[in-house]
Amino acid sequence: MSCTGQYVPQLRARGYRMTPQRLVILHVLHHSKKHVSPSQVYELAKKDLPGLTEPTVYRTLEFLAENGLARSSQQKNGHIAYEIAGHEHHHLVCRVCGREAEVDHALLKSMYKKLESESGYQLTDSHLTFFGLCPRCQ
Amino acid sequence: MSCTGQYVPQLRARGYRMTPQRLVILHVLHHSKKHVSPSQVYELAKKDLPGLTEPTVYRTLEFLAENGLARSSQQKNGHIAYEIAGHEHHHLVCRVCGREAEVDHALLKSMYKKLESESGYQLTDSHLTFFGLCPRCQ
DNA sequence: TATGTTATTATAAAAACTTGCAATAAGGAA
DNA sequence: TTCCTTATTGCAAGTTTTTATAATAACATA
Ligand SMILES: [Mn+2]
Ligand SMILES: [Mn+2]
Ligand SMILES: [Zn+2]
Ligand SMILES: [Zn+2]
Repeated sequence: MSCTGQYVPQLRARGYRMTPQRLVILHVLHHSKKHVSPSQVYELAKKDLPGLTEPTVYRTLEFLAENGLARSSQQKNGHIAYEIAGHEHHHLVCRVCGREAEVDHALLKSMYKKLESESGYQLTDSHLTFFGLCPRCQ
Repeated sequence: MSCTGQYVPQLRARGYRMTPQRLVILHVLHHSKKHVSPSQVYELAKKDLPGLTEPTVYRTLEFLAENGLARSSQQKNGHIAYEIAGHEHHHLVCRVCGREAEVDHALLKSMYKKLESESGYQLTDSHLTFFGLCPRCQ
């Protein structure tokens, strides 16, 4: 699990600690191709760390998202799923069949700027989910 | 509760029925100034319809959102809250203090168009939540 | 290496949310 | 009005998510 070593200094710099629980959860996120639900993370991470508990998974995922190591997103069923933080992007999800498409943040950048200057808010989050109808379901 | 009579034909037209449960929940949404959680809706609606149950509230809120009478939105805690469908708008929420600001959909309209033409998706939902830092918390 | 501080965890319990199914009742037709 | 179809609800049970708290362990310091 050397792939997760890179995250240690990111936490230390903020005064947080690295733990086996966080390492194993980061490992799961790091190797997941798509968004994973807390229960999926729990099932996968438990294999490497049998003592792991569900409350820890929920707390850790939220913690990682708050600190920029993970990203959360709303699924079609309303539940939250997570992924490791990588390039900035957004998602399109079909309300009918669930088909997903990814959108690069570049496409929304000017709108974000406009939104920031209009509102005075500084937008930290760049991981939206847009719901609609995919080409096949229209 | 005459304020909710307007919704009857909208449901009938789609082959659905109006019920006391739906009326009372619509009534709660109609008079709520801001987004309300399912449990808040349950507590308020129960006063007017004591037999009302929680599963009905959850199912009804989802049903109303699917049929355009209500809108759902993601809260800072990740939970879903609802409001009566009105003018198209989006929300800005401060990650630190929770302060909210509303954004008219007009500001995003051109970006939505671009997104639709780029992706082929037809965007049905116009009720996003942007997270960031409010002017005071930056 | 040994110690102290305190961030983090497991545990247990509660609260929130979902599901399957039988009973009910909305509303169209006679 | 009465009957019929079936959308909708309540009930009971299950699952998921949250919360409080005491025990644990990361890691800074000596
Ligand atoms: Mn993503
Ligand atoms: Mn809103
Ligand atoms: Zn589709
Ligand atoms: Zn703020």
